Amino acid sequence: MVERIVEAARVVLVRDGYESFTTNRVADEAEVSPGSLYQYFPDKSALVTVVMDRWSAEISDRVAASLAASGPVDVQDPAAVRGIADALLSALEADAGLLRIVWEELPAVRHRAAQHALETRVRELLAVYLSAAGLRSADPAARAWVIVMAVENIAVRWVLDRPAISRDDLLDELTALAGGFASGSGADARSPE
Amino acid sequence: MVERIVEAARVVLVRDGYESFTTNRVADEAEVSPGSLYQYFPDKSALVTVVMDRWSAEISDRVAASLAASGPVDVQDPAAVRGIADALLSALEADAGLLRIVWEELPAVRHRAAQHALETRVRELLAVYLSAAGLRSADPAARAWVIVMAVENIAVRWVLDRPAISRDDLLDELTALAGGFASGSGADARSPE
Amino acid sequence: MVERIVEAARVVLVRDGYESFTTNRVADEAEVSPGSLYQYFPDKSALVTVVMDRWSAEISDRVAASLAASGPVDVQDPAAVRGIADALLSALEADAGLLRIVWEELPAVRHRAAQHALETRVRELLAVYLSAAGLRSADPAARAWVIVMAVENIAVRWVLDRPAISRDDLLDELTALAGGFASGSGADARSPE
Amino acid sequence: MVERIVEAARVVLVRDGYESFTTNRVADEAEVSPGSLYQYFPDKSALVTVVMDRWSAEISDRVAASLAASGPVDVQDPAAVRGIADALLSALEADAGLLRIVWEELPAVRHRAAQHALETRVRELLAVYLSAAGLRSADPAARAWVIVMAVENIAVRWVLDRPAISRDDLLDELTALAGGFASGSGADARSPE
DNA sequence: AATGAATGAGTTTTCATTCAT
DNA sequence: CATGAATGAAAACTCATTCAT
Repeated sequence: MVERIVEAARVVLVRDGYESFTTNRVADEAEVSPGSLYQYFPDKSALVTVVMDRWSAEISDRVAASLAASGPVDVQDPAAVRGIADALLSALEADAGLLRIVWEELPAVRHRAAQHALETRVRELLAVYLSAAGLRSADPAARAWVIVMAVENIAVRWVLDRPAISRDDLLDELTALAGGFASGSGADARSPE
Repeated sequence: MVERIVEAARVVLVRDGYESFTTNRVADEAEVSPGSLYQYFPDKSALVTVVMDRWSAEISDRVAASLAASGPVDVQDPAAVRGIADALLSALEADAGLLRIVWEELPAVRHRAAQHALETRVRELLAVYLSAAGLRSADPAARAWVIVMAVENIAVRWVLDRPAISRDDLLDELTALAGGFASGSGADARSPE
Repeated sequence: MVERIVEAARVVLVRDGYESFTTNRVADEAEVSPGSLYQYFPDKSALVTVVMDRWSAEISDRVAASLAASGPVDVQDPAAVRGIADALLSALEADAGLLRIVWEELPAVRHRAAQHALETRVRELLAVYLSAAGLRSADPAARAWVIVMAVENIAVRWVLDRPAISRDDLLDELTALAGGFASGSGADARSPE
Repeated sequence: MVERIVEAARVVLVRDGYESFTTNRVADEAEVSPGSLYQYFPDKSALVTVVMDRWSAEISDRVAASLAASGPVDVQDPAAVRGIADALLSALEADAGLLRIVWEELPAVRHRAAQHALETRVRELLAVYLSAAGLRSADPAARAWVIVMAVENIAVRWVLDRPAISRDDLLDELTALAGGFASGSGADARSPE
């Protein structure tokens, strides 16, 4: 039943948009009475939260799965970062419909928590790479934060806006950004080594 | 009159948040009747759009002004990028209240156009630097897009979330990211030169 | 418009009872949209309050009018109290339908204020009589309070429950109660005269 | 089981008020399923009725017990009426919480029957005294009805509203009212003495 | 008997929008 | 142009009651 409702919620969200995401419509879609919905969720926003949490977890899992599937990561290899970015891109593309609603229609407040969770997980993944790559940044945490924020927006917007950049080129750019940047040393990254 | 309404709209937005941003409340704040409001704006969303457009223009202008004030930019100098980032940060900080509402409460659809305009202007600013810096990227447009997306999210989130990174350090990181990256050469940025 | 709504509210209250007193039904009866109702009353309970206040005022006025019509009151005359009681009874009978709803269906909280106002006015009327009658009670205020509470319930219940007591007999009893009582002297009322 | 439910109903009524008195909450409090509740009570109002009946009986009993405890009543003695009033006051004070809910939140319809039963019993008690006191009223039944209505409201409102009248003074007034009144001369009260 | 998940009609309230003045 | 009273569709949420297990 919870399953049915959450699935219906997701369908309504993607199909009709957040403006039309009403408790009655979700109930309709789930072929359930509005009252039943309130037996499992305290209010409408709880429903959104659950959908968001699941989606965020799915993305995390997909990223993790992708990485696992591509074998052990040699963190010395620049390709490692490419792998992470690739996995993230694929994960976002898997449900671009929901991504669009979340990013463009949902007030950020509604998915803040899920987004934070995702960012944290990606930051952790990145941290492994960064530390192993022997980066010399004065503040590794700051650097990780910066990279994650950068990659997040770039990946999302690429999927949603489809700028005239091929997937491969984008991955090249992302690798350059995170990689070149990471192996550099803060503000002096551009000086000869 | 339009002036009065738009100003009232902005006040209501910042003071009461988007949830409480109702046409009636805006009319009240503007000391105008709700009917009058519809003589100048086709509907509620048009109001939001105008507020967003103005704000976006303000930020553009502030960035431009900052740059102009700091004298001619030597695009060969890494400090140039720092200047742009600094100006952007200041512009965003100038009305952090509105920034928060826009970013966290407004469904993105509502400020999409304004955001695009801003991104474009910043991209143009950046393009000057990038080309002059003699970057060897296969696709300068792609690179500019990537950098702008990265900087946008980083700057906004830094202002809103106030992570434990000093302004100076953030600027260092941004400079490293855009600069080191820009002077590199795409996917090969990390190979010995 | 306010008039129309209040009148409709009263009609619905009397005709359908408090259980069926819904904002939509009142709007229907007033041939007005539910929204209009909320332009003049903050919420449903405000509507009830206004109906109650008006009704309470009507009763006060009717009592006052009755007394005025019957000429100057000789407070020395026991008949004076009979006049007050008579007037009160008539006033209550004038809209027995509403009285029934108020007393039997409305939770007291809803008409507490109106009831208090009425009690106070009657108490004031009574006070004139009591003091002039040269009562020797230790605590005139207490006595007035007691009499008003007594008369209130007796009058209301007589109108609503129609016990087998004629109007005249009831007035006799009430006069005896307030009059005999009043002219006595508290706990010593039963002592030989 | 019935016991458990009725007790729970009473608890919920006193603790949460009538607005929050829902069948589900009663079931919760009784640690019973809502379905079970409907095996013993046809509907919600039946539940209220039973609680009211019990409470009314309790008050009757308490009054009777008080009187019994204070020894045989000398009906010629004015103190007799004082005793009845005192007993009633104590009985009402014993569960002032419930009294408040019943009087102020419950629509009277809900406890009409119980109230009638109580009134009848008190009227009977009073009748003994009145007849023995050799009252000369034309209609003893009418007089008893009047006194009971008077005392009922006075006692209840004194307990609930706590006017600035001491318990002793109140009893004095009540005694004067019922006693003086009773020993007076009813229908002849208006004729010169 | 006991359960408790499911119901769904119905409630109060909001607010973007209109249109006669 | 300006007004602002009026609108009314629709939203979130409740709760007495049922009935298959």
